[in-house]
Amino acid sequence: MDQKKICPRFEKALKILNHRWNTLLIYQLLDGPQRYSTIKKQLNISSRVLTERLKELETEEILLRTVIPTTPVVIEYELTEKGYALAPVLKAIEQWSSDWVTITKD
Amino acid sequence: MDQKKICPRFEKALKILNHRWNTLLIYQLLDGPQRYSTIKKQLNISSRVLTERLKELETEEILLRTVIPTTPVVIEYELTEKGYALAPVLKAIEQWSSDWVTITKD
DNA sequence: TACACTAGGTTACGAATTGTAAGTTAAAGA
DNA sequence: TCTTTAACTTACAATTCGTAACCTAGTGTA
Repeated sequence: MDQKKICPRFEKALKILNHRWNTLLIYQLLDGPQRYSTIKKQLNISSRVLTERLKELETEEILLRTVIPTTPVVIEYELTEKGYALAPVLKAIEQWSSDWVTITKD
Repeated sequence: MDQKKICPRFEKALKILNHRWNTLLIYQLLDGPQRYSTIKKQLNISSRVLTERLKELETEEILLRTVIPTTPVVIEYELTEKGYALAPVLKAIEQWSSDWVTITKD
């Protein structure tokens, strides 16, 4: 009848983090600022989706986009303080995966 | 050229956790065993997807499905030890969301 | 005997999201 | 003028998701 409601901020966090690629993208950027093309190669993600996700995370102020006016132009993406604050979440997932996840070949 | 490869176990963890609904589902079950219909109401998820995700998490041994032979039959889902081990991940997300997430109305 | 009720699903199908591959843009070097 | 490069866009096909209707036992009711 009366459903215990989930905190909207927690829900929003999950919405961001569970959006395909986002967590991996943040994980990748924990190593420091990186260029569009570097991220693309590392994650093996399509440019269409990568651009979309980078914009989403920029809007959420999890990362910052910097234009470096070389030629051709280079764009660097880096985590904001809010973004780096996600490190403990990623650490917890890493811990869990090393404790419990097994890889099965099929 | 040579991309620093991401640990396959970590990748698998992300694959499971980032699959839409899964994290919320696990969060919900941290409160203890729950029936199919209860989960459905709480999360406001469609039965098609709920069934699919419960099967996935059961396959991953994150949760356990128990048939209670009443009439009509009742099914209870509960986290396994592997499932409960995800609590720190959820706690970390909760912490981050309370520290950093703001809700914007649009 | 027939009918309805209930929990936990399945099924069909349209809508939304994702991946793929090709094209765009602007500056500079050949 | 033509080519190259980084960082995107665009068009479109393949997946995945949400919605609503339907299915299946095992009762209880008429």
